[in-house]
Amino acid sequence: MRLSTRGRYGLKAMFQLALHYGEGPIPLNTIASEHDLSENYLEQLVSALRKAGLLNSVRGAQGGYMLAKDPKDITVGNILRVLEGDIAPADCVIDDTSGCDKEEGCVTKLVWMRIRDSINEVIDSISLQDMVDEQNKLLNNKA
Amino acid sequence: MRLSTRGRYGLKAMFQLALHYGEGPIPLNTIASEHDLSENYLEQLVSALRKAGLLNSVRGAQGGYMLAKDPKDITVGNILRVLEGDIAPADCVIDDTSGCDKEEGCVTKLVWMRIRDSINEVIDSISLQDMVDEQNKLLNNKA
DNA sequence: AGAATACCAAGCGATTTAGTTGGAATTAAA
DNA sequence: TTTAATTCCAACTAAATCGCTTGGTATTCT
Repeated sequence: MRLSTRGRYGLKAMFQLALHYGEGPIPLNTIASEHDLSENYLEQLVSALRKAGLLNSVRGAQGGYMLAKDPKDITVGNILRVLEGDIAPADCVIDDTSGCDKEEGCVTKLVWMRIRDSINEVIDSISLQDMVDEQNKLLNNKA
Repeated sequence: MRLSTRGRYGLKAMFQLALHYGEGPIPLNTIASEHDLSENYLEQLVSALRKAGLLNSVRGAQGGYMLAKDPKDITVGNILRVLEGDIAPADCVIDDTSGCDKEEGCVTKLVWMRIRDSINEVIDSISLQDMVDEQNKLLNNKA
């Protein structure tokens, strides 16, 4: 039940971009070296996030990436779904079109649904802005 | 973020044993064929559950498996942890001894913790007895 | 004795993961 | 106008994990 590195690296990258929201494009190598990640690998993740409309890019020297929307309008759920697909503990509860045969009266399915819903509730309720605020709170407590 | 077949098959098997709690040992092939699973594979899962103290076994002809405790005293969490290990979206939040370097003030870690906690809350709150009750409710509604 | 079971350990093909490689296109700066 | 910095893209690959299978031994009821 672990997330893959796609979701984990991706959220870190998006969070860092949120910290610098409004400061113009930030190049990938900055983000990659800061978190000690492969720049080429990160590129794949960022590419998906751009195609999903969560990031904008500026090509060429002095280019880079920036959030496509305000951090308060991007949730952890938005990011994870782009990188990991729908979050669900079993295929039969991904959406309403999926499901197995016996279906009706499958009690284990109810369990998977409850797990799914509780995860989604958490990831959809946390925005990048929430994370930035949390970060500032942590820094203030230290100072 | 899917559970593996270990967790999914294992819960199904345990649920079936809960439906027949108190009726003596049930052989593996019964469970396997009922759910269309490989008996040999299921054997591995059941073996782990037995070693973890959730199942008892009776060897020899007319033998089989049965729950080691009352269904109300076995939770979905008990079962999934035996078969899948600790449930957490990232390694750094498995327990208190794990974690990365930067650690202090890692906001993404807080996100993983909230996901972890919400999953655990669900799986620890559902017992096999709850599932049996749910099953009966479904059957009554149909009748 | 024979059949029905649990128990055990090793192997194994397919799939997924976590990247790497090698480039082409674009743009700012020198 | 060249050069360096960057995004963009597609294909490849080593390693790990998953989902079993195989082949046996031990035990117990009939």
